[in-house]
Amino acid sequence: MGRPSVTLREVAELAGVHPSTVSRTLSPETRDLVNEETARRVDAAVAQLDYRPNRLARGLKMRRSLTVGVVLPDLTNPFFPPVVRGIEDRLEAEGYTVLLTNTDGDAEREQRSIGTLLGRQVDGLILAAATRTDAAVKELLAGGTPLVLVNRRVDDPRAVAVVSDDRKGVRLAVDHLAQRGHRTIGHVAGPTSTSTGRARRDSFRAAARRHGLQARVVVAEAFTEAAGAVAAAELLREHPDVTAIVAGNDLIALGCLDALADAGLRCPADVSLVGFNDMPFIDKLDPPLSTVHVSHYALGEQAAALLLEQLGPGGNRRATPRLSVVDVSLVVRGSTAPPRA
Amino acid sequence: MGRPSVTLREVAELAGVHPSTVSRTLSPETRDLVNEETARRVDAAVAQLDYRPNRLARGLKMRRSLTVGVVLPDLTNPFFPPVVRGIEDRLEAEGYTVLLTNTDGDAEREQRSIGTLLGRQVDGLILAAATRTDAAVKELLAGGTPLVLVNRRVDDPRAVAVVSDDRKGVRLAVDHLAQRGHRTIGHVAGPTSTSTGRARRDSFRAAARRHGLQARVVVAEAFTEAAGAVAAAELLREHPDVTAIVAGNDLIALGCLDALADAGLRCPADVSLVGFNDMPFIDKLDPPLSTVHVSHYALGEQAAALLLEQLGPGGNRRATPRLSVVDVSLVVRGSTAPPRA
DNA sequence: GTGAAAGCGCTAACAA
DNA sequence: TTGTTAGCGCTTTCAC
Repeated sequence: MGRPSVTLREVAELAGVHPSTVSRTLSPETRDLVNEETARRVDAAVAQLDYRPNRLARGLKMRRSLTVGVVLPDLTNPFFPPVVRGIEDRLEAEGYTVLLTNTDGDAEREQRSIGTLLGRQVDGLILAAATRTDAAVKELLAGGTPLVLVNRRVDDPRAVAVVSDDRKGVRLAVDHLAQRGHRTIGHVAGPTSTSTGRARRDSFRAAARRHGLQARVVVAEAFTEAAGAVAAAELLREHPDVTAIVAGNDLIALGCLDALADAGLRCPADVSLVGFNDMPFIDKLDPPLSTVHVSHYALGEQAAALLLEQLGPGGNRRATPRLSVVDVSLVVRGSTAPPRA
Repeated sequence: MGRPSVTLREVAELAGVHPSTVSRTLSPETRDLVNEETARRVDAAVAQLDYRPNRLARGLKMRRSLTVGVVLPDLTNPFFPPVVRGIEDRLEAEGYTVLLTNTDGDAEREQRSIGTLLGRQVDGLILAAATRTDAAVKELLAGGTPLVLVNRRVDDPRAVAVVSDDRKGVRLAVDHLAQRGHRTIGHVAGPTSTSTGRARRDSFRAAARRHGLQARVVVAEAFTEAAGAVAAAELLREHPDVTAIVAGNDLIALGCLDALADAGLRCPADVSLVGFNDMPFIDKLDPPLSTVHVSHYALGEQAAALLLEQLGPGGNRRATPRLSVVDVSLVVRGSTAPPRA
C-alpha cells in the first residue's frame, strides 16, 4: 500500500508497453483487444508494483465517478442503517461506492448536501427523506439527475420512489384492533407534509370507517419520540375514550408509551398500541411493541436497484417503474390486547 | 442543477477573463490576488451559470480528494451510527466527505474495502473494527496512509487510536456489583483478539481480585447477541453460583438475557447484569439495562479530529497523540440488584 | 493583476 | 495488436 502512488505509466514502463495498452488490459471490456502474452506481462507488472488505478482520473475522463450520494435526515435514527446497508450492498456489487450525508431534516442542509454531492460528480442520488413538495427534488428532476426516493415519495409523479405499503400496514393494524374488540381508536399521525404521514392517516380513517369505529386523529410535529409524546398527550386529553392507538411510526409509538405512563395508563391493559416499521430492538421493549413490519433492507436494496437501472448502459430512464411498493405485514406482540371492560 | 455540467472555461468566457483567473477567484487562498472588480464579475458569472466546481478534477490536480474512508463491520450494529455521525459532522465542517463501507467482520472484505477506498484516493482512513494484530493496519502504517482507529486499538503502538476507557468502565461495574453485595460474579467477555475484549476481561479479573470476589470468565465468539447467549449459557451451566454478570458489551448482554430466560432465571431477581456501551434504546429494555455509558458520538468526533491533524497543512503526523481515551461512566438502571438471599 | 502553458492519471479515437 | 494524440476540468508555476 505504498503512498506515492503508482501510475499507469510506471506499469507500462515496467511491462515495456504503451500506457494505453495497460489501460486496455485492465478494462474487462477491452482486455481481449490485447495479445494474451502482453496482457500477462502487464498483469505481472501490476502485481509487482501493487498498482491501483486512480478512480479520480478515471472518473474525470469517463464522466462517471461510480459513486452514488445518499442523503438522509439522521443516520442515528434506527430506521436508516438497514436501508443504507441495503443500498450499499446492492451498489457495491456493481462497483459503486456510497457518499453519505445527514440533513437533520433541515431543508437548507439538504440543499447544501445535494450541491456537495453533485460537485463530487455522483452518478446518481438516493434521497431518504423528501417532503411531498420537496423543492430540491424538483430541481434534480428538471436537471435530469438520476434519482430515487426511498421511504417517502413526492407528489410529483415523475420521481422514481420505493416505499412501503403504508395504506395496507395501517389497515392491518386497524383490522387487528377492531377484531380485538376496540370501538374507539386513536391515531398519532406523522407530519402530513410527508407521504407516509398522510397516507397512513388517510388509511386509518378509511379503515376505521369500514369497521364502523370512532376514529380520533392528532398529528405529531415530527416522527420522533418527543413529538409523539406531545401529540399523544393531547390525544389522551381530548379523547379519553380511546382504548387503542395506532402510531405513525415506532418512534412516535415510543412517545405514546411515555404519554401513557405520564397519564397513569398501562399498555396494553388500559390502552393498546401499534407502531409502524418494526425497527431493530423494538421487540425488546416493555411491552414488546406490536407493529407493522417493513423490510428496511429491502427498501434500500430496491432503491439501489432502481437507481442502477437509470445508470445502466442505455441509461434507460423511461423503462423504469416510477413507484415500487414493498409489502408489509402486521406483527402482533405484547402491546395490543382487548379493551378494558 | 443543470446536468451537462458547467465548466470553469464557460464561466471564464462569460466573465470575459481567463480560466485561471476564475480559479484564483474561487479559491479563498488566492482570491485576494485578483482585482476586486474582476472578482465580482466572476462571481456574477458563477451565480448566473450555477457553476459547481468539479471535485474530481480538482482532486486529480491537487492530489487531495477531500474525502475520507470509514470502514466498519456493520452499520446496522447500533453502536456505529452515532460514531459515524460524530465523524461526519466533524469532517464535514472541514469540507471532507465520507465514503462508507461495511466488512461484516470479514478480513478479506476489509482488505478489499481498503483497496477500493485507496483507489478512490481517500486522504485518510478511519477503521472502526481492527483486530489487535490487524494485517491491513500494518500495511497502511507502512505505506504512511493517514489513519485513525476508533473503538478498538491494535498492538502496534504507531497506530493512532481513540477508544473508550475499557478498564475503568468494567471497574465501575464490578465496584457497583461488589457494593450491592455480590460475591461471585461472571464475565462474558468479547473475543480477546480485540483490544476491547481483552482489556475488559483483564480489568474484570483485576477488579474482582481487589474486592476479593470469585471471578468466573467465559469468552464469547463475537460481540453479538447470539454469541453472547451461547457463552452465557455455558457460564450458567459451569458456574451456577454466579449472582451477577458483566457482559463484554450490550449486545452480549442481550444474549445473556436470553440465556437467563432459557435457564428459567430472572433478571435482576436471580442474576444481575451489566452491559457496556449504553447503546441507543438499551434503556427501554425489560429490564432497563445497567451499563457503562460511552459517548459514541464523541468517539467518532475525536477520531475525525485526530485524522484531521494528520491531514492538516503541515501534515504534522508526529505531533498527534497516539492514543486518545474517552471517559466513561456507569449508569445504573433496573438490571442490577442485591443477590438473592 | 492577468494570461499562457503545462500537467494531474486516465481513456478513446485514430493511425499504423 | 499496439502506439500516438488529444483531452476530461482543474490548478499552478511562470511570464508579461
